[in-house]
Amino acid sequence: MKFELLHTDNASNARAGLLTTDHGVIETPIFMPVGTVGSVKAVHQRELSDDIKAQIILGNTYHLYLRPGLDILNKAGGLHKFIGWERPILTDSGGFQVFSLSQTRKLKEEGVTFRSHIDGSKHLFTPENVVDTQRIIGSDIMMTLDECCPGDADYDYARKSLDLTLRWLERGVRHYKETQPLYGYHQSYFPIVQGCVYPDLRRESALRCAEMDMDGNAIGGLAVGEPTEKMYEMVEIVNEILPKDKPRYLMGVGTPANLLEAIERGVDMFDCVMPTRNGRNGMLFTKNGTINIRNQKWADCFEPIEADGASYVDTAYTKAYLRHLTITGELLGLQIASIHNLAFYLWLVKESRKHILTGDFKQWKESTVKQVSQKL
RNA sequence: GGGCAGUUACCAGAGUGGCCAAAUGGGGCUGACUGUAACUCAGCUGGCUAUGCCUUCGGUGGUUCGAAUCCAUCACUGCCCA
Repeated sequence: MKFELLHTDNASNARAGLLTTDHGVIETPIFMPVGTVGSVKAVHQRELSDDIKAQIILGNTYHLYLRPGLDILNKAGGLHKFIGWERPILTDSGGFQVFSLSQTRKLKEEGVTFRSHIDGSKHLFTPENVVDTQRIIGSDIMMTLDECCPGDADYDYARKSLDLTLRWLERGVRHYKETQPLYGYHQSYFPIVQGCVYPDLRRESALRCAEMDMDGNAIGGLAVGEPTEKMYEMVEIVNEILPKDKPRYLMGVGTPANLLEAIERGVDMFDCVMPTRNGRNGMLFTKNGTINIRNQKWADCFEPIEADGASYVDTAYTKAYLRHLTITGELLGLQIASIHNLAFYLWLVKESRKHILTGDFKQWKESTVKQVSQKL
């Protein structure tokens, strides 16, 4: 993997770069659609590549491990082949499930035991076997196993949580170095910075991650209950330490405004379920703000979804029609909303990149944050 | 013409003397959603000068301290028999 920094903004820490993987080049800053179980929900791979112009998507180790399972993924020759996606894939390690499935898991030094949400069976994830699993999945970017610490954790908890995550990181890196890819292309391995909302923990964590000297670094444990300002503050602190010549990935974030604020603070990569999940639930993100398409006021609005939108669905269909589809529960509504939102997110990062390269990112960002944060 | 059953909020439908402005479901409206157990979840859905008051359960009249609930009568609906 190669990361080439093309330009850093004068007035901020925003960067434009090129991330080269064996499955293709990624222009940063980038947004990565989330395809947890090998599918970006309600969107075809072809729409993803041709219409949305996604350059990389996510998969999830925990979910893919449960279904279809490692045997199938291995026989398929990896996730790319299995799902028919030739561009890069990043997989999360299951660290987020340590957080989101907290009712059904047990943390131990060795790793984390999950009870499957599907059949209740017990499964142990360790820093090592999560690498093995991601080798089988064949993701271009693999993530280390971490504990995604809740945003409202007290210092003691955050301290212990970080210590465990750091010990897991060392084990994971060691195992990463001891193992080889299975399908003939390079796989990177990203450490994840934790430390909750505590600056000293974040700094320590960032330092340790940087020392691992991996291809890139991730910032995790944010947008998990802490105030937004805290999140920005943590990103700022962490990015002072994380190497500039390597991509920085802010995990699970976020709203359009979150993306712009984080880009300004030097983040290169994002993923978030928001455009797809909220889209399925009737929320549209547009350049002029968010829309709840279920609202009565759109019932007879025969204007395009977004006249100057980034995807063909924006002008192919009206708000009134999309509302109708959403309210009647038609599957096409989920598809249109997902395509629209993802195309908007990709537009947002592409536009950010453009303004970083032309040097007026800061002022463009200020006005755009306001615009996109409105409620229509 | 005769018999039986029924008429409750936007719809369906429970409630058969006070705990009833009235269960539940649907529909409608509004909100939430941040490394996806999520086409999910939550709230509201008679009116108001709103920790209380007012008007409702086909119409009218009555019994009762008190009626959606009991009685009488009228209207309408469905089913069955002629």
